[in-house]
Amino acid sequence: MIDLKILQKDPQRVIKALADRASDIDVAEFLALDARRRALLTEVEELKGRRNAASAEVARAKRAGQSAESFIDGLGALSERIKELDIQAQEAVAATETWMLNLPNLPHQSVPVGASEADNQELRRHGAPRSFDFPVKDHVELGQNLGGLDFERAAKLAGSRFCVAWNWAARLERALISFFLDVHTRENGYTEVAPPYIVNRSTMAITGQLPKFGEDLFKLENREYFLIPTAEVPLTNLHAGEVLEEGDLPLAYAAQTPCFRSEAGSYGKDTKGLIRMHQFMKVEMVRFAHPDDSYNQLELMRRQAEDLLERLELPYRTIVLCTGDMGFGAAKTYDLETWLPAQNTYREISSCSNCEDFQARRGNIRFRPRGGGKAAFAHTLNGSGLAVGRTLVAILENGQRKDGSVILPKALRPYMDGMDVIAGRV
RNA sequence: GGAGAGGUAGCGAAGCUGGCCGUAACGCGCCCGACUCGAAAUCGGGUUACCGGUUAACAGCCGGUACGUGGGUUCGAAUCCCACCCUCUCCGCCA
Repeated sequence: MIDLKILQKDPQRVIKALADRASDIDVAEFLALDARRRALLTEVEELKGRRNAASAEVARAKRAGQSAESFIDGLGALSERIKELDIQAQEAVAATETWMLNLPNLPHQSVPVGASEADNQELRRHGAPRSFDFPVKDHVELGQNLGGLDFERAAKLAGSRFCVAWNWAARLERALISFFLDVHTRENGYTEVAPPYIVNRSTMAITGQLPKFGEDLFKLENREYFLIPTAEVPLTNLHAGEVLEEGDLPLAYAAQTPCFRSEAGSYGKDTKGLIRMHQFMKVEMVRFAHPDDSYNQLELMRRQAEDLLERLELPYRTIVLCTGDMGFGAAKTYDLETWLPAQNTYREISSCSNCEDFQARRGNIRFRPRGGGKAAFAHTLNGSGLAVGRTLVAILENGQRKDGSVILPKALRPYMDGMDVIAGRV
């Protein structure tokens, strides 16, 4: 949610931002809703003021032991009128709130303007894609041949877009999680958190998954419970409704969680393999920062994610998402894409965003300035560090050899009992 | 699932025989000041948020709203009634 005052006083800025995002949301609609809201509030508050004054007279008369009947006369009718107007006013308030909750964040001025991913800007590349002197296999073929990835049985258990990992693959997933979290907690100053994987509606609304993107979520049947699509949701909500101390900022949390996504609307996309799953593991970084510092924190987080790829010896590039390709709550987003030889392209493996105060407003996440004073909204940031399933894909495809075995990155070997090559069932 | 207790400011807590009690007693914390070489202790003062109107103003002033959430009774609700949510304790069940 953006600041209401920006909409009221500088609607052109919002109109521009929405155009940049290629959104069809109509600011004029909001302006009309808001005008109605304010007119109704002015009217009903004037009546309430009169009622409050009259009630004070009643109280005064009763305390003085006098009859209050003359004051009470007619107040019933006034209260009836207030009740009617109040309903209209509350509806008008709710209408503006709903509109605001469906409005995406304003892009930061440094974000390139563009309509689609074609307009994203490449920031840097690291590592040259390997050249292979044999036909490359994709991770599905490699993983199945080596007895690690089992999509058939996963389909039996659950359906498409699930995978059973056996032996070295299950171990490799656990190794990646441990490796990522060890780097984050030992070297990068993150506090490790193990949050719930199920959250309520309010939590989903604060980070922006609801009300607009409910169809992307898995919802439990009996209650207003949702499976998290990313650990960003529980981690960012950790401080909802709280007032932090400025001196404690920035706060940095890391968690490994499964992520659940319905992938509605992605029929036919990435149907093969581990790229797009209903359930996948991810290590997530979340930071709470001072507004003046949040873009430094974004760069820091981006570097931390890049560093993981470098240690895993995976070629990657970093891109800045353009206005039209950014997520709902983000003001600026970097995507890290790792090279996948079988697809002969770079694919997203991490996304690092600064949401500025967009989520903080929804969740009332504030901090008390040093030296006291009014609490202000913190900035929230999130980034993958990294998506585990896709990292496993990259390791298989980039490390493959002609005989179908896979060389493991050195950084991972301590986590695999010293194993350096995946050569078959272990 | 059964029984009980509770949800009030940054935190703790009073108010709960309905009406100067919500810028909300009292305490803690925090801010300013006094004392001090400095600090601690002590003493004095200050410290809710949001919305509407006015406005150049996110200054001031006027008004409204908020005591877990939503309803109800009433001229008037933190206070009385109903429903729901959450937390805690005990019991039951259970990894």
